[in-house]
Amino acid sequence: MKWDALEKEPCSLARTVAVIGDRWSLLILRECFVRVRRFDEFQSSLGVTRHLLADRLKKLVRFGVLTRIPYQETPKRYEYILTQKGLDLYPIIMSIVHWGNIHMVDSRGRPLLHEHKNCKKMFDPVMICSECGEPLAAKEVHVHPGPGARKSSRAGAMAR
Amino acid sequence: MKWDALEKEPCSLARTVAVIGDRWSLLILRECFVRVRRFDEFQSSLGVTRHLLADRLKKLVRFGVLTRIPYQETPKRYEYILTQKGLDLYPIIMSIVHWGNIHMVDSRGRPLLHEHKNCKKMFDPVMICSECGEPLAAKEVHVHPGPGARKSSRAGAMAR
DNA sequence: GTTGACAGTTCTAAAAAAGAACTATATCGG
DNA sequence: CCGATATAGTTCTTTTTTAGAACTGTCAAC
Repeated sequence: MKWDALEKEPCSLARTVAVIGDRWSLLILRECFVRVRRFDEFQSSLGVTRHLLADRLKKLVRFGVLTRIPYQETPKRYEYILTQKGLDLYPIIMSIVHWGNIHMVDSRGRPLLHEHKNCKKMFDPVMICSECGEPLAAKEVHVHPGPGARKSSRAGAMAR
Repeated sequence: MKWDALEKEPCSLARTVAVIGDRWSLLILRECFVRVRRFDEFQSSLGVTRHLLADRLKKLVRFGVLTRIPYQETPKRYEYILTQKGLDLYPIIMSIVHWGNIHMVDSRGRPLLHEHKNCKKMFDPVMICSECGEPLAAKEVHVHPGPGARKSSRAGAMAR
């Protein structure tokens, strides 16, 4: 299957995976959230090849996750900044980090701690139901086809 | 950079990306959460090549996200079931789906709706601070090096 | 006028994925 | 017994992607 085909799937997960579902895109976004903005900064902090970096940045701009704005004339230089759409990826990034904190740390402990500026405490992210406020678990959720579902298809299933 | 190197990074995001940071792993996990368990089921619902499917399932088992358990003898047949470690990926999956619901739907609307069995309502996932219960935004979070941080390195940065 | 920063592009080799066919074990129906 | 079907893979060849390194062009500073 091609990446383009993923975008067309009637599945919000598949469509999102088409945008961020590769190694470098996620790592690039991590850098964006710690305020890395320039080509060479990304390159040196990630060690990604310049070719791929240029490619991924273009992709993220194309999808509206980043914008490329000039920060100086002569010579023209650009920065890559998260758009609102990009900032909205934060829960994804945080839930990925949190899972790693729980399941992938070595004996030394977490590489990073997160402080919530509002309450001044170190926290973990918790996912709750928008309606009743209770924490969510996979087994407490039931899925239904929505208006954008493919006809005559099991919920979530792809073609074939 | 090799995938193995990612696992070793002092970064919970990188380590998690080493496990789930490719297209097919995320799609396979989506299927797991709608109770797909068998090789041919995965294959026909995803359209992934059999080779890659075998490879990704092995990887997910190796990382302890899935277990491979026999459901019949003669001939031996196996199912792939989410472990607790795998079930804990749910917030990641849900936040990915939610972002797609907000930013990647077409005019027809969402492919899937989620009902919370506890409160019987259709919901969206919301990420909150474990300490104060307020919804989280990227700009309200400050990061600090934790005990597992690399020395003399900007928080979150990789080598080089 | 040489060096260095920045933001890329171009090239070749190596690795990964796609796509299709093949293998192995066993059941079922006649 | 014979052929068809089911399940869970493996093997093969071709195509696509990625890695790794070098190169380009513009400008500023020394």
